[in-house]
Amino acid sequence: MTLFLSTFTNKVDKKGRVSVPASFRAELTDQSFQGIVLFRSNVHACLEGFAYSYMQEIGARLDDFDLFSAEQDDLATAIFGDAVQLPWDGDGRVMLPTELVEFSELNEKATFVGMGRKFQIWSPSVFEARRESARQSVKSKNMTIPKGSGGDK
Amino acid sequence: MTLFLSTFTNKVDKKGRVSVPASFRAELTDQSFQGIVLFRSNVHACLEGFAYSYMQEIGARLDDFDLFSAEQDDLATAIFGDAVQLPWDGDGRVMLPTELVEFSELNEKATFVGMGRKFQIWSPSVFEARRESARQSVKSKNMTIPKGSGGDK
DNA sequence: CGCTATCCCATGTTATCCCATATATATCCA
DNA sequence: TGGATATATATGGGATAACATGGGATAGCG
Repeated sequence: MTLFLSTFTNKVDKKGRVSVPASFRAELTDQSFQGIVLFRSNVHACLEGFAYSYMQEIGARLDDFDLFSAEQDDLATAIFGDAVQLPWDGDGRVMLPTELVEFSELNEKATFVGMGRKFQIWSPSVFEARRESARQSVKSKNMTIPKGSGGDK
Repeated sequence: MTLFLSTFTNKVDKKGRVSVPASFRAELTDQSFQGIVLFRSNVHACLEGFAYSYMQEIGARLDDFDLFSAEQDDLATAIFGDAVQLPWDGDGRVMLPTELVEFSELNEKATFVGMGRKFQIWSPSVFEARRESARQSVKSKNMTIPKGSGGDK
C-alpha cells in the first residue's frame, strides 16, 4: 500500500519540470502507468497527487452506480475531468502544466508534502503560511489527538 | 482497463475533423476497431464516447432487464440505435457527422472530458457551465464514492 | 460526374529522450 | 580510521520524436 511521507522541496526548471522525490517514486513503481495524477485542491492553493492505481480504484467504485445516473455523471465529471495525468521521464521528473503552476503559484520551487495515501504540492512560501496557520489553529482551539493514536512525534 | 482522464480542447477544422486526444487513443489501441463509438447524451447537449469493449458490457447490463420490457426497449434504442462508429485516420482524427455537431453545438472547438470508463465531447463554452454545476452538485449533495467494491451507493 | 471522405505528407510547437554534471550519501579497502 | 571510489539523486540542456493542425491528392459513392 502506498504511503507518502515527509516533505521535500525541489526546483522547477525553466521547462516547467520538477523531480518527484525519489521516495515517492519508489511507492509507485509497481503500477501500470509510470507517473502521477494531480488535481487542484478545492480547499487550498495547492495541488493534490495520487497514484494512478488509486484512480483505477475510484473508477471501479464508480461502476457501482447506475450507468447514466446523475450522481455518476456529476462525480465522474468532477473527479476524472479535473484530473491531470503526468508521466515522469527517465530521471523521475514530471512536466507541470502552466494552469496548475499558476493555480498553485509555483514560481521556482515546489514543496512535496507526504500525506499518506496522497501528497500535496505547494509553493514553499505559501506552505509556510499554511503550516503556521494550522499550528495556530491547533493552539487556539486547544485541539488534541484522541486517545489510541501513537502520540506526538 | 480503460481510464479516460483529464480534459482536452481540440480544434474542429473546416473538413469537420477533430484530433482525439493522444492519451485517449492510447486507451483504445488494443481493440479490434481503430476508432471511437459515439452517441448523443440523453441528458446533456453533449456526445458520449465509449470503448468498443465497454459497449459490450452495457449490452450485458441491459440483459438484467426483462427482454421485452419497455425500459429495455427504450434504452437499447437510445444507446445502440443511436451509436455511431467513427474510425480515426492515420493521424488520430475522426470526422464528426453533421447531426452530432449540431446536436452538441460544436462550432469550432471540441472539449474532450475524461470520465473514467467513458468520455464526453462538449462545446467548450457549454461545458464550462456543466463543470461548475457538477462541482456544486458534488459539494452540496455531499456525494462520495462508495468504499470498497461492495454494493452500497 | 460531382461531392465527400479517406489517405498522405508538410509544418510548427512542445514534450520527451538522452546524456552531462553536481552533490550528497554510501561503500570499500588499506 | 581515513581517504578514495562507487551509487543514488537532483538538475541543466541539446537532440529528437510526438502531437495537433493544415492542405493537397486520390478513391469511393451517389
